[in-house]
Amino acid sequence: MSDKSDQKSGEKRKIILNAALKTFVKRGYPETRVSEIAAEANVAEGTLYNYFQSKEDLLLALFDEKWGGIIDDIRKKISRLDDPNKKLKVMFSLVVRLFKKDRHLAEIFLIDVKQSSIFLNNYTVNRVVEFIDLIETILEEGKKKGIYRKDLDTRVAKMIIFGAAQGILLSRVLSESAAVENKTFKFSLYRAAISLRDIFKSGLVGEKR
Amino acid sequence: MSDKSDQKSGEKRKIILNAALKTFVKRGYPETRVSEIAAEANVAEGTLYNYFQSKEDLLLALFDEKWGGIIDDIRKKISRLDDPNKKLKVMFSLVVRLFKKDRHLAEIFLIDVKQSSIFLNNYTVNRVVEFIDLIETILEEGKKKGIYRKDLDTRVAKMIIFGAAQGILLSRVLSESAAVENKTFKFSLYRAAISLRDIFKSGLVGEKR
Amino acid sequence: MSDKSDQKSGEKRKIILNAALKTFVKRGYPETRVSEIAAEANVAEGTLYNYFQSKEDLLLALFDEKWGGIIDDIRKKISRLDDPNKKLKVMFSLVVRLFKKDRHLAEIFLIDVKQSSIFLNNYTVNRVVEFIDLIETILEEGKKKGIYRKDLDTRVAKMIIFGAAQGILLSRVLSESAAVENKTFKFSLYRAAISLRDIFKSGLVGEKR
Amino acid sequence: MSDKSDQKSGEKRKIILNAALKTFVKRGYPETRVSEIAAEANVAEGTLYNYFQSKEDLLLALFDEKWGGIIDDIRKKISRLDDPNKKLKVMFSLVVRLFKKDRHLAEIFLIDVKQSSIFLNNYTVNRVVEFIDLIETILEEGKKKGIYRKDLDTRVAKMIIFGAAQGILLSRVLSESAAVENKTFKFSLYRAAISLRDIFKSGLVGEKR
DNA sequence: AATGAATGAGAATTCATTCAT
DNA sequence: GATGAATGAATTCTCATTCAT
Repeated sequence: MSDKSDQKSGEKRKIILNAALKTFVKRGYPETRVSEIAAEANVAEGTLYNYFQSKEDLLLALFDEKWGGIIDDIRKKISRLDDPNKKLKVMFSLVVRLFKKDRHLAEIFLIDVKQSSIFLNNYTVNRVVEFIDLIETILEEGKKKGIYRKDLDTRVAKMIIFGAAQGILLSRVLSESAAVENKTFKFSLYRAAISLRDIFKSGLVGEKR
Repeated sequence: MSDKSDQKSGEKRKIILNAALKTFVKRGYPETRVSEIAAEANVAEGTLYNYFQSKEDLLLALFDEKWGGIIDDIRKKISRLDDPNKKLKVMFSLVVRLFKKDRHLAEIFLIDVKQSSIFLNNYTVNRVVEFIDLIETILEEGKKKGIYRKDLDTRVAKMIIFGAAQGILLSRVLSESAAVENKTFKFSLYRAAISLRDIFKSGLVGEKR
Repeated sequence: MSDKSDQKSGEKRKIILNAALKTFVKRGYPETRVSEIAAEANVAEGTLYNYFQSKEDLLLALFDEKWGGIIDDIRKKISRLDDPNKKLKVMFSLVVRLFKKDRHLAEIFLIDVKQSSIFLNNYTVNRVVEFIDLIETILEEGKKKGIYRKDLDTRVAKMIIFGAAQGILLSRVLSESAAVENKTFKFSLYRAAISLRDIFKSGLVGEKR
Repeated sequence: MSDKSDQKSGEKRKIILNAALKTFVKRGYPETRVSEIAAEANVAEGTLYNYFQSKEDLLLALFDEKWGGIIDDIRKKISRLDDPNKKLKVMFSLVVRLFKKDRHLAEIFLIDVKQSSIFLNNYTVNRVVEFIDLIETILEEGKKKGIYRKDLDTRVAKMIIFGAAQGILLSRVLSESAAVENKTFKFSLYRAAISLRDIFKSGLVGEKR
C-alpha cells in the first residue's frame, strides 16, 4: 500500500520474497494465506506462481537465500580470525547487525528449527543446520586450542548457544507484543547481545575479570 | 495397546491430552490434525469433543494443566531454598527428571512460546510466560543477594536460559530424527544438563577447577 | 434431487460413482466440476473425498469397476463357445444389452481411449485395452481355425471393430443431440448392432446368402 | 528450429493452427494449455491472440479450415466418379495420402466428434458432421444403384465407417505411444487401409478370391 | 506485430466440527 | 458416552486472457 510497486523489473521476485518473509514471521507459515503475501507485495495472487512453484517453495527459497547469505558472510568474515572467542563474537555481532538492519530477517531465526527441518529435509543442504554446525566447528576448534574446557560437549553446546540466541530474539518479539503488559521494558538488541556474550564467557556469576 | 482403551474410563481425558501433547510437539499446533490426535489416543474424533470444546481448547488445557503442574511443583520445591543457584539447579533438574519419567510431559517445553502466544493472545494467563518469569524472579533475587553480577539484564537472561534449555531438548529430538545422519551421537539428557549448568556457571571457558 | 439419499449405508460409494459417471458422460471429464458430481449425488463436496482420493481417482475407479465387470462377464460367457463368430456376436450382444440397461455405462465407451489411456497408464491393467485385446484374441482364434481370412491383420482389425462400435454409440448420442436437426431418425441400438454384425460378416455389399 | 520463426510472416497463422491441431490431438481440447500451443508454435502466448480471438476460436478455425479443405478436395475428386465403391475408396485413399503427407492435418480425424459437437453446437455448420454425411450420401447412392444391400442402415453405417477409420488412426497413435509394450508391431497405414477396405468389402470372413 | 509478465475468476481439496445412530 | 460419516467454509493453485513495452 505504502510501497511503490513500479520498481525495476526483476526486483519483483525480491519484493515477493520479502513480503513472504514479513507475513510468515507475522503469522507463522501455516497461518499465512497466499492472498496475504500477494497483498503485502502488491501483486495478484497468480503472480506469485510465476516466480515460485508453491507456498512451500516460497518458504524454502526464503531459508535458502536468506540463511545462505548470512552463512556465506559469516564464513568469509571469520576465516581470517584465529581466536574461537573472536569468531563467535564476530559471528553473533554480524547476526545482530543484520538483524538491526532487517527486522524480518531476524525473525526467521524464530521459525522453529524442528519445523523448518521438516520442510528442508528434501534438500541436501539445510541452511539452519549448516548455521548451527558452524557454531560446533568453532567450539571444536576452541577445544583443540585449549581455550574451551576439554569436557565441553560441543554437540549439546551448539544447541544451547543457538537456543539462547533464539531466546534473545524471542525476548524482543515478546517485548513488543501485546502479550506482555509491562510496557516499560525497552528492549535493546545490542545490550542483549552483550548479555549473551558475557554469560557464555564467564557464566551468570561473572567473575571479577 | 492398539485396540482397547485399556484404562479406566475417567482416564480418557488424560489420554487425549497426552495424545494432543505428543502430536503438537511432533508436528506443531497448526499442522496437527484433530484426526491425528484421535488416532494417537485410540478414540474416535467425535470423542475429543466430549472432553474439549475445540482444538484450541485442547492446546489451552495442555498449557494450563501440564505447565501448571510443573510450575506448582517447582514453586513448592524451591520455596525452601535460599541460594538462587540452587533454585535454578533444582528447577532444571526437576524438569530433567520429568523429562526422563514422562517424555511427553516435558516436551511441552518445545511448543514454542512464540507459536503459542499467537494462539493464546486472547488469554490473560499464559503459563509458559509464568514459567519464564519464574526464572527472572530467581535471577533478580540472585542479583539482590550479590550472587549474580550487577549488570545482568534479567529480562534478557531469562530468555537466554529458557532458549538454551529448549535447545537441549531440541537437540535430543533431533538426535533421534532421521534428519541427523550421524548415528554415533548418543544423546544423554543428564550430560546435557550438566553442560548447561556448567556453561551458565562459568561460561564456555571454564575455570580451572 | 429425485433420488432418495437415505438408502442403506455403504451404498453411498455407489451413489457417488454413478453420479460421477452420469456427469462425466454428460460434460466430459475435464469440464465436470466436483461440485456437480456432489450435487448429482446429493452429498456435500467433502463427502466425495471420504470415498475417493481425488477427481481423477473417481474416473479411475469408474473405469476399473465398470469395465472390469463387463470384461469378466464377457470372458465367462464366451469361454464355453467354440465358434469365433459366435464369440464376437455374444460379446457385442452382451455389451448392447448392458448399454440398453445403463445408458451412462454405454457412453463411457465414448470417453476417448487415447484420453483415458493417459489416465490409466499408471495402472498395470488398462481395462479398455483389455477389452480391445479380447477382440484380437477372438480374431486370432478365428484365423487359426480357418474361419477368417489368413491375411487379416488382427492388430488393425481389433481397432476397426472397436472404432466401429464406438461409432454406433456416437450415432446414438448424436441422434439425440440438438446438433442433429433430423428428428425423424429414431435410433435403435438393436438394429445398429445387427448392421455392425452384417457389415463385418459380409461387408457393405452383402452377398446373396 | 528453436529460435527463429524461419518462415514467411504470413505463414504464422498456419504455424499456430498446426501447433494447435497437434496439441489438441495429443491431449484433447480441454487439457490443452494455450501456453503449450504457443510453445509448439514457437511464438509468445500473446501472439496467438493477434490471430485468433480465443482458444475456442482456434478449435473452430481448425475444423473449418482443415476439414473444409479436406471435404472440398474429396467432393471435387469423387464428383467425376460413378461407382460408390470407387467413391469410398477414393475418399479414404485421399485421407490416407493426406495423413502420409501431413501428419497433423490428418489427425483432425481424431478430434472426437462428440467433443467438437459440444463446442460447435452453437454453429450451424459442423464440418465433421459434413464429412460424415458425405459418407452417408455415397452409401445412399449405392443403395439406390443396387450395389449395397437394401437393408443397409446408412445412418448407422456412416458412423461405423467413420468410427472404424478413427480406429485405424488411433491404432497408429497408440502404436507409437509408450503405452503399447509390444514394440515389434510396426504400423503400416497402407496395410491398415487395405484391411479396412477388405473388411467393408466382404466382411471378416473374406471370399475365396 | 510480437512479447511474456500480470491478472483474477474459478477450480479442487482440506479439515475442524457436528450429529444421528 | 462413543462413534465416524457427513459437512461446507476456507484455502491453494491454474490458466485463458490482457496490455504495457
